[in-house]
Order: sequence, then C-alpha cells, then structure tokens
Amino acid sequence: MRAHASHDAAKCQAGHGHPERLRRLRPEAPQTGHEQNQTACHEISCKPRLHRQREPEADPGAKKDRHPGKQDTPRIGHRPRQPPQDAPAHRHLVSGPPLAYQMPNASAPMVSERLSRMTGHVVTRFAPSPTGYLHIGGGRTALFNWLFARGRGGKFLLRIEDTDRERSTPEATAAILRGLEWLGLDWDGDVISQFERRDRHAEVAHAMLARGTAYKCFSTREEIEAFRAEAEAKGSYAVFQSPWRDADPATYPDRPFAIRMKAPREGETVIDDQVQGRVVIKNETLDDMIVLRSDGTPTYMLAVVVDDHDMGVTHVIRGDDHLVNAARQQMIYDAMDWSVPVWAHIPLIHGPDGKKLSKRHGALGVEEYQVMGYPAAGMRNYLTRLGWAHGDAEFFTSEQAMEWFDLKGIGRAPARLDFKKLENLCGQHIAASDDAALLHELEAYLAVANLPALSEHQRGLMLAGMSSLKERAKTFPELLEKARYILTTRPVARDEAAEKALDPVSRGILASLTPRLRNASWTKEDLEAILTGTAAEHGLGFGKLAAPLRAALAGRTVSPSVYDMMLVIGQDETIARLEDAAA
RNA sequence: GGCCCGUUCGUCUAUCGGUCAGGACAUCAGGUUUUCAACCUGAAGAGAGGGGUUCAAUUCCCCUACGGGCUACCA
Repeated sequence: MRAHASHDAAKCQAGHGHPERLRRLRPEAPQTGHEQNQTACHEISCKPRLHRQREPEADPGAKKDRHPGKQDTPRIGHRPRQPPQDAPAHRHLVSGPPLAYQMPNASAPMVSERLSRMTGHVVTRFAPSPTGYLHIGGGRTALFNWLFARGRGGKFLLRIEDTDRERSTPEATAAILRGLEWLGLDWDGDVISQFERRDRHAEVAHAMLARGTAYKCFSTREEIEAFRAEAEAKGSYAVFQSPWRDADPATYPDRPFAIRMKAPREGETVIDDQVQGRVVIKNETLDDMIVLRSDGTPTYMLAVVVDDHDMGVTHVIRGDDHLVNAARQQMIYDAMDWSVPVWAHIPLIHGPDGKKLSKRHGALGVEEYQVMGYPAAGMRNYLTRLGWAHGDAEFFTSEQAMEWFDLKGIGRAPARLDFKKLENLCGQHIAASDDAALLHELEAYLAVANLPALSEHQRGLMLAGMSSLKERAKTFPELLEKARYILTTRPVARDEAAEKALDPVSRGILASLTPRLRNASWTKEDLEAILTGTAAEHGLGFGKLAAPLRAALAGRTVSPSVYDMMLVIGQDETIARLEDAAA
C-alpha cells in the first residue's frame, strides 16, 4: 500500500481508472479505420533520435483491423439531454446490425467503414474510475477529448473503469456524470462499464496465450517478492523474470496461474506521442506484466487496451502519468496485432504553488466550481486555455474551441490553476451570455448552492435587469449581489455604508425628489432629466445624489446604475423605497 | 536505485536558429465615470544554471539542479 494516496490524485486527473474486469461495450458505430499514420512515423524515424519533434496530427488509424465488439452494454447512465448552450447538437449515428466480437484479423465490417468516414475516423474517450468526484484535472482531460472529437465530427465515448470493486461506487459514477453534464460535455452512446467486460478481457488474454505472446506463470507472490527482495539486497533493481516464460507445458504444476505478457526483452518500444514527441523506452526496463490475474480477473493494462480497441478509439488523450504505461500497452496491441491508437499524453494540472494538486489547494472537484458559481462556458474556456494555446486567443466560445483545438497546441509542462484568470474569463462569458439562458443557468446555480429559488415575480425582474447585471459580474454570487435590489423587499435592509450615505441632508433631497418622480414618464431620458436637474438645484454633482439613491434602492452604496434599478423595479416601488429612506 | 517526462514575465502562454522575446490575467501609475464592473493610456515584469554545436541560440545536443511520473496478481 505504498504511495497510494498520491496515486489516487494522479489517477483521477488522468481520467483513467482502475481496470480489472469487464466485458463488452456496445458501440453503436463500429469503427474500422484503415489509414495509418505511417507517413508520420516515417518522418520521425528519419530524425535524429534525440531530436524530439511533434508530428503533424496523425490520423488515427488502424493499420490492421479495427473491429468493435458489440453487445448490449450495461448502461450506467445516459448522456445529458441537453447539449451545452453553445455546443452543437448531437450527432446521432446510425447503428448497424449488431456485430459479434471477432477475433483479431477478422475483416472489418462494411458498416464500420461507412461510419468511420462519417465520423472522420476520430473516436476519443474519457475513462475515469468511479472512486470519487470528477477531478478538475479529469474534467480537463475529458474536455480535451470532447473538443478533439467534436471538432472533427468524431465520437466522444465514456467508459467507467470500475474494476476495482472495493473502491468503485455508484455514487461516484453519478457524481462524475453530473460533473460532465454540468461542464456540457456530452458523450456518444451509453456509458460503458469496464467491469462488465471482464469476460472479453479474459478472452483476449487467452487469445494471447494461443498466439504465444503470453504465457502461464505459476510463480507465487511470495516467490516474486523474494526475487525482488534479493535484487534489492544486491542493490540492483532488475525487473522480475518469470521462470515460466519458456517452460515446457509438461512441467506445469497443478495450481492457479497468472497470464503474463511475453514482452520483448531486447530492443526498444517507441511511443510516437503527439504531445511529448518521440519517446523511446528500452524493453529491458519493462517486465512481463500480468494481464490476467490468477483469479481470472484482468489487470488494468489489458483492460484499457482491449476496451480501447473494441470501442474503436483512435486517439488516446490522457494524463502524462500514463506515458510509460503506453509502452506496455503498445506491446499488447502488438501482441494482438491490433493497430495502435494515436497517443497524446497531456501534463497534469498543478496547484497555484506549482505542487501537485491536492485537497489543500481547495477545490478539486468539478462540482465544487459549479457551487462556487462559475459559469460552465467560462470553465470550459479557462480549462481549454490551461495548457493549450491557439496563438493569442484567450476568450472564445466552445464552437471556436472545437474548430481550433488540436493536439499540437497542447503544452508539455504542467499548468497551474489561476483563479483570477478563471474569474476574468467567466466575467466575459457572463457578459456575453444571452439573458434568458443566463437566468436559466443562474437558477441551476441557486439549486446546487442550496439557495432559495426565484419567485415568478423575481424571475421577471431578473430578466428585465439582466442586461445590466451581467456586465458587472464574474460569478453567480457576484451577480446575485448586484441583483440584491431586485431580490430584496421593503423595507430594504441597509449596510453601514448605505446608512451613512443617508444623512439628513440626503434624506431631504430624496424627499424633494419623490413628487417629481410621481409625474415622471419613467423613461431613462425623463429620469435623467429629473435626477440631474435635482442634483443641480442642490448644487451637487450627480454622484452626490447617486449615493443616497443607491442606499435607498439597494441598501448598498455599490449597485448597478441608478437608472437601471429604477427602470427595472418600476415607479411605484422606486418611490416607495425612496420614501422609506427619507422617513 | 533504474527508466521516462518537464523547466519562457508572479500565472497561462506565443516563438517552429536571426524578434526591441509577443499576448492575456494579475500588479503598479494615470485617465474616464454614477458606486462597482467595464473601458482607455502607460509602467514594471521571463528564456533554471553550466557547457557545447553554429556566423548566430529561448529554439539543436550534453550535464547539473529542481519538479513530476513509472517501476504491483493498483488503476
């Protein structure tokens, strides 16, 4: 149980999960890529070895066959019913006739080809493990996958890596789906449960056995630990080498065995990563990992590969804590003669202090940001920009992000969360929002923040005042503060500063104002004439009159424009509040 | 310990050997103003350190330092 705690955070960020056992998915649209990024690979291999270069975005591909599995999938949840306000409508794919699982090398189904073309050959996925809330880093990983797929007419799938039965909970799965829905990241098809696919994983492990790319290992945990202890004692750290790798089946004992990958011991495995460049891992540093445990359950390494392959995933975009794992996984793809997906390992997000993001940095869960009142569009913009750039573009809509998002724009260094910038962007998005849509999102915020809902009357006023309110708020709590003049009722509660602004002289002026307001036509022009006129008569600048007016109308010295407030709450209410204050 | 990844203003980043190293947020100073927000102008602010390669390095290579990851019958 070493280093477990720290492990978890990274895991969540990576949007990856624990694998272990499962079964099948039900792609409604089987994929069958046929291209390969050979060109890219080619160019690369010609480059000097250490000269790391980003490749042009490779086309996913399937150099061999790519066939999806198909079955009824255990559905964990449905995609959000409403696409985000600024997201394109969902693309529904026609589902072809059910396809049975096929063993490697089976010819690709026609349906797959057609659908592949329709979807631009791009299929991404987000694969969180349901052991808690949706981590902010995981949210960004999901966002990148979503943007990449949606921007290319591809598919964005969701798989829950719930193979760790001890730690996986339905509540966590629900929380993750809620987080994604709030962020506006809609996925295609049903949510896939990795656990449900465990039989298929085992099937592949046995297929590897049959192909001779895996072997039965009868070594016990004790033996392995002893091996390691001995190595450590000698100061070396050699990877475990099972004595059963090339053992004669005739010598197999009658006891449980694990299935281990027969990994190449020489040479190197090259990961062509779209973010990290060309990464070379020496095979001698990788062991013969176990793909199927002695109890018959699959390990994570196997499960991800099988699922990604069956789901037709073309681009694996995940946390860079999986970079080395990619080499191991690539060995499994090779062992099964499956085409390797395009890799893109993105750096994790760090806290403001540059350290790994942890609880002490405050908000970790995506839902916490929702409760803090950040609008989803602002979150998407900020998170997209965190670690990715498109020239000098800072403020943009999700449509633009989809159009611009690419793998080569992703940075290689971990980024830190900057709440100030988040707020600034959120403020811009709030200001740019449609009034009605904003009110709708505000009401959703009230619900999750456990605040009282708006009455019909309040909704009407809020809608009327929204155009001026939205220009001065960065978050929903701020918006509500500015809207206090609407949400409050007489007698208007005043804070200290407001009380101070209502000195005897000011009260007198307000009192003299009300008769004139009674005869006003209640247009901005008319009110302007009355107020500036009154201020002038008292030898005051308009600012001097505005202060007590704010105090009377909003109970604060900080508020929206006095004209906006008067026009929104109306003549009667305005006069009543002024009389209250003048009294 | 081994292997892998990373390191440009405080922060997010641009730059694909030759730039006054650009933008944004934040900060500071002015301006505007009906408070706040917004807005306008200006200022300050960066290539971790050291070696190479090159006519020329932020950019290519190496080393060091500092972060991070992997090294499980965890995910």
